[in-house]
Amino acid sequence: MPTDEPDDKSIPRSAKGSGRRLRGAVAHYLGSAIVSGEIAPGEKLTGEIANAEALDVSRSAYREAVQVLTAKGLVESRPKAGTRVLPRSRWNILDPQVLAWAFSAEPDVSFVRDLFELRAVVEPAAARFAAERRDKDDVKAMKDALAKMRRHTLATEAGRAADRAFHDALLRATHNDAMIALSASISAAVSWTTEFKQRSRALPRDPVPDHARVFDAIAAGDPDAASTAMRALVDLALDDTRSAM
Amino acid sequence: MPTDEPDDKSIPRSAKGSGRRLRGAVAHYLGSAIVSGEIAPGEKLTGEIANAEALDVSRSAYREAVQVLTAKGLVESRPKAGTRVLPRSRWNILDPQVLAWAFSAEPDVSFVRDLFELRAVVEPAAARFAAERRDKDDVKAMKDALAKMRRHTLATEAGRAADRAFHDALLRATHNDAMIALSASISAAVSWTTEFKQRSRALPRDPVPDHARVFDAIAAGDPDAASTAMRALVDLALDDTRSAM
DNA sequence: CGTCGGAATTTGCCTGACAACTTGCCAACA
DNA sequence: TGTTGGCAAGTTGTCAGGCAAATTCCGACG
Repeated sequence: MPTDEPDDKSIPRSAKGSGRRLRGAVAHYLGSAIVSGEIAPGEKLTGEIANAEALDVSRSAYREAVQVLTAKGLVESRPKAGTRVLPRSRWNILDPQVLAWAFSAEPDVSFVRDLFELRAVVEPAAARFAAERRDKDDVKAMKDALAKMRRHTLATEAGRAADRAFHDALLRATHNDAMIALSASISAAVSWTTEFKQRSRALPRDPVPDHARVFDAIAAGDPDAASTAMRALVDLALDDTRSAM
Repeated sequence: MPTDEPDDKSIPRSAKGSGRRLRGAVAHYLGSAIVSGEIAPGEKLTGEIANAEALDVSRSAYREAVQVLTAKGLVESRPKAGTRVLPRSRWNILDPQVLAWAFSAEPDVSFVRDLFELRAVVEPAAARFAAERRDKDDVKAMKDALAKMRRHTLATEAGRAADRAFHDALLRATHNDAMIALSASISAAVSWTTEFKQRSRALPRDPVPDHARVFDAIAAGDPDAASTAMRALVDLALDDTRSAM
């Protein structure tokens, strides 16, 4: 029998042109398999040489991919013991890439709930800080994003990008690096769920008025109003998402 | 001249016995250099072959270390362009390891402020959720941690461990994975700052009563009381830290 | 002056081999 | 029989060198 056959596993080489380098494709493959539960915590995945060969990549590329997973707390590897999937509690689920893997398949309902709860806590507080600290550039960035949201709808990628830009500008207006980093992750996750919402039904509500209220409060420098307006916005988004799942 | 000389850079091989593997030492070395600002964003670090040789490690080990930094958003590398340090806004500063690197040297004051602000937002909300959702095991874990806090003081490592265990149990009682992951990072960072506090002056206040109030409210299932008690606790901790820096 | 194409440089990937570290078995001993 | 010590095997960790791919930079040409 010949030594070069299509094997039975999968060929990440097909996703090579996807911008990601080869190790990125392998990391995506393994990472998705782990966060989707296909490889359960505690399980030991196949040895490097065998797995690398099965995926048709060199051991170095495979190892570099595993390093990425290790850096994100998904796996841990020790000599002779192999590399094992760590318990969920040790995963960096706020890592943007891990979130992306989680949402590359149908995401877990309870996890989406957790995410929105956290968002409902952080974003109103962020709006409050933004109302206190925003400067001229911040206001301009938010105004521009809002204008773009008016022109497009959430059904288009441009509209979702404008939505992201609005929240991004808002977070940046807090001038708090920790909050910026956190909500960057959350917003990314939220934008995935927005896609799901659009997929399942027509746009349930025009999001522009809600955002406009938040913007007005922040521009006016009214922390309380900004906080409550944002709270309302997140609650509505949560309702929409919940009814769509 | 001989080919084997002590060179001028540094030898991470000294930290090899530190439990971390060799690439871990290299990652720590580079990561600390970046978050401390020693290598500024936008700067391009030395080529792989040269840098690996300067650190006296193989290119594979060096590359795996760089993959870790890439996974945490600290650097980005492209062929011919080299690997450049990304702007702070793209770092995963909530990543536990990145936080550890940030606190391995004297941490930036404004960054500590940001962290405490986020904590002041998240932890009271977490206490509220905990009061609503805690089960018997959660209460027991918190009670045990509180008892350990009474026996030791924050000046000892055992006391700080008990403090961490208390906050950990509280977060776990929220039954919200996203919040657990987030506050796990924050708590770790807070515990670093606690060490600083202890270093600079005698323990300024007995933390047990504050924690006991939070515990009572959660055990009693009173969300509002839990939230305000936790809010008071964080505010006091912030005062202490601020006066110590 | 703008555009196109080539060449140099740097990372990306591959191969093969050896070292280090655990884990678990197995035997010797109390 | 239980325990303890060491031995062996297996898996990851590190090393060395080479080639391929990609992208930037610069020079040539329209």
